[in-house]
Amino acid sequence: MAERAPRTPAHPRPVVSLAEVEAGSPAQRDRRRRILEATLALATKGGFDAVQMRAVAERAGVALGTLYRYFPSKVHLLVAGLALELGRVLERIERAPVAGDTAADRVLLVLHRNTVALQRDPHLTEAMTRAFMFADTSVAEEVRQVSRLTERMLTHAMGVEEASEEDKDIARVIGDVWLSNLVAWVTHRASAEDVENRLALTVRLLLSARDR
Amino acid sequence: MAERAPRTPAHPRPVVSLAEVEAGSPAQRDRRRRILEATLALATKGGFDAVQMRAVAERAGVALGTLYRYFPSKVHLLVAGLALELGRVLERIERAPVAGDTAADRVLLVLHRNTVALQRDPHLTEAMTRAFMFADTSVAEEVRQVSRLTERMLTHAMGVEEASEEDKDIARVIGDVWLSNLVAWVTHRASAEDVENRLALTVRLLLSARDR
DNA sequence: CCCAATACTAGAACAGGTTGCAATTCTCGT
DNA sequence: ACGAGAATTGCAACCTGTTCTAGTATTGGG
Repeated sequence: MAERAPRTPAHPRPVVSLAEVEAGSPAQRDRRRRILEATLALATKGGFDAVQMRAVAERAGVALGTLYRYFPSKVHLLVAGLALELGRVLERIERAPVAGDTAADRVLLVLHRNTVALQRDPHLTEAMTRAFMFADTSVAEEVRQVSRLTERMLTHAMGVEEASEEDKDIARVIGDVWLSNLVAWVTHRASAEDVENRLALTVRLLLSARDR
Repeated sequence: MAERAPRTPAHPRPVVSLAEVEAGSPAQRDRRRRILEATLALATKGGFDAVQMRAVAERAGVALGTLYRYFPSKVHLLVAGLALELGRVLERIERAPVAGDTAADRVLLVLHRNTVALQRDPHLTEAMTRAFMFADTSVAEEVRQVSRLTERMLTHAMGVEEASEEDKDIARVIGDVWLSNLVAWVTHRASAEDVENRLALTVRLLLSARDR
């Protein structure tokens, strides 16, 4: 990719800050929705490379400059898409307790379901994981949000009422391993089975103590 | 308690295959060396963005087309640089047993030393970790080499004579967590202290069982 | 030593992310 | 309803990774 040397920020701050997705006029919310929709559609069809800024803008029916006003870079755009999707998933998961007798079982169940879902849309998964991993400091806030969502998903699966610091740490470690394995799967360095096995091992080692 | 001391192999294997180092005429080997040298110098000075293909070519004294003949993309180039550096580190580490009474102690020591070294060259670290994470399937072979080097480094630190599959799995999990935390540090989402703490937790949870 | 194959060079050209800008359209407070 | 300021548009331009070409230098097998 051709990333230009950093200079003075070109466009004013994005209209919609991460904290208040609901902000802006209805027209603006709709533009934002169309942009993310276009992004996810293109990513699903052809992965990271297919998410071309001109193509996203055209498909969303906005000018290129407007796209950049809403999302200051391609990586911001994709990570925002990831956060959106992850938020939907989390909402569904938190609606009910996870089945399973032990924390390890429940975490593995949640990981398994998500992994299977991600593997069903390999291009989308590739686009989002690569953007997430490539994100630099300017995307830190969005990346942090994704991390928080993942952490919540895993602590919820662990089934702790109020997550202690150590609970959160363990969730983070599991999340790190999950992500690394997704990357390995996306780049064909690990099979779906490898991913499941490694997650199972990690969870067993990290969580088995709490169930006895 | 204190388990068997880790042992240095009598004749350490070279970290890169001879075929690779030995390939080509002396002039070609020298060009390759100059290219990687230029890459690391630019990365050290300005990170991922400063490693510009035209700049690397000029600094190495080769034409742009030649640079692409040696390394088919910027990511290949940087990951090759990473493998080179990691190979040097591994060579030094494997020369002697690692100090420490338990596998956990030794692994933490090795991780600590490397983490400190990486944090001394933040731009270089940023360039290499981002390239590594952004690598797509065409770089799989180089990425795999880096993974193997990391795995060897960690199993060596664990001090096992002959790494079992589970040993390797554990090493891989630790490597994954290490990498994730480096990325988090590079992007200012985690402090140096955070990284050390999380690695300590991970190693404790994954390795404490083997030391009792 | 000679020649064909291969490698190298300089530079143009192309692709896609990002920025700049002038003109137009919206929005909103009064 | 009105006018100022903000948002949007349509394009052109710019930057850097990557590819291509035509010409020149090296090299290795005979």
